[in-house]
Amino acid sequence: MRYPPEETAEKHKRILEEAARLFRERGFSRVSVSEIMKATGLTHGPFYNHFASKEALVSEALDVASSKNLDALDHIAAKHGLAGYLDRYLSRAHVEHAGEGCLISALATEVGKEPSAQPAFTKHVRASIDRIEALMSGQPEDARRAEAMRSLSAMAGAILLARAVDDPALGDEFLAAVRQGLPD
Amino acid sequence: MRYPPEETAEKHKRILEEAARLFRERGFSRVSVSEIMKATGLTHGPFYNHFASKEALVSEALDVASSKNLDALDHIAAKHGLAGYLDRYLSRAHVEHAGEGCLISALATEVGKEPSAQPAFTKHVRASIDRIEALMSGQPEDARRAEAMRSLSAMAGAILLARAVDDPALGDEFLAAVRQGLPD
DNA sequence: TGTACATCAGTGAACGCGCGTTCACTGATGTAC
DNA sequence: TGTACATCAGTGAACGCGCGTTCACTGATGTAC
Repeated sequence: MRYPPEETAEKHKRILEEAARLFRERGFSRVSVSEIMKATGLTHGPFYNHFASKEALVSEALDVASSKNLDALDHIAAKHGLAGYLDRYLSRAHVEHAGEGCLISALATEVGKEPSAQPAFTKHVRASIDRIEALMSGQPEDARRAEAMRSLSAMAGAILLARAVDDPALGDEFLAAVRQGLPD
Repeated sequence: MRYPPEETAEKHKRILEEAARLFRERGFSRVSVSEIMKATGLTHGPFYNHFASKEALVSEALDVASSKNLDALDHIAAKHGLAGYLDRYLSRAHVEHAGEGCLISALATEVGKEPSAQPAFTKHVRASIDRIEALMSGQPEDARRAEAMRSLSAMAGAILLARAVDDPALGDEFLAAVRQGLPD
């Protein structure tokens, strides 16, 4: 059945958004093409009218997740500053809602094993460093980039660890310890 | 065919060691039972003479990897101090040889999605915090635990990021930035 | 403007594949007598 | 000490399952005349 072009474009966008959410929630390999299509209200067949392969979707979905992450960073930083962003990043809500959270902490491990996903991921990492670096007004200029990379490593590590341990109190301790080492 | 008990025990141990290596290298879901058995020189059938399920192997293999990690930490710290351990942890060799490296940076993401693996992982995280805390003689005592957790987060995050980006120079920058923020 | 036809995003059955797991069978080792 | 038998870690074919992907078909929309 043929559909109006706007409807097709809308479906394409929804596949990408559901994929960006589900991939962050559970990882590439734990989410099937069928599941993504079901989440957008379709059967699995027409997936290949929209994307060449699951691999191609992964790459495009990373770009979508990256945009959402960076928009959120910009928006929160403008309203609450770097400190406000760090508070939200290092929160239990972020630990428990990976689907809407940071793609670095959610997908870095899997990206390391999927070369086709690395360009989109690397682009996001560079953009994140730049954003955080720009917000570090308290630091001497020549130390900002290293400080931004150090912060990003610690932030992603804390979320990762908080999600992996089976004791929420220990997880919260990681969040608090890392938060304490970053600017107020 | 029946085999002498020592031979069976030896094979059991080798399955665990190959699993601990392969899981760290590629993650639980990317390594099949057949592959682990083949790496120990057997067919996949007898796996179930040794373990109740793949899930059970995952948990035992985490314990084996944990022991190896902690032994290495103790050994290097005794010989070269905390600084020597940090140098080795934040090295390109560690980035490129996940199979013999830190299980936290290799498997934290997957553990977060596999509840049966969380107890063994959490035990390892606690033991790692204790070890690193004990080595932080330069810090005031009441700040050591938080500092150890902060260090562990940044270390795991740096390895994770260095493995995920497609530019080794950027990866090395993460290693150096994090190393620079930790004790010499 | 009305009709005939091409288009193409859907549907849903089917494919080959690798996975975790099971099972009937084998045969050297250990044990009973 | 020698023989008969039980044991059990192997072998390798087979299972059911879910996966990514393909394909013949459908039918409303857009286009040509």
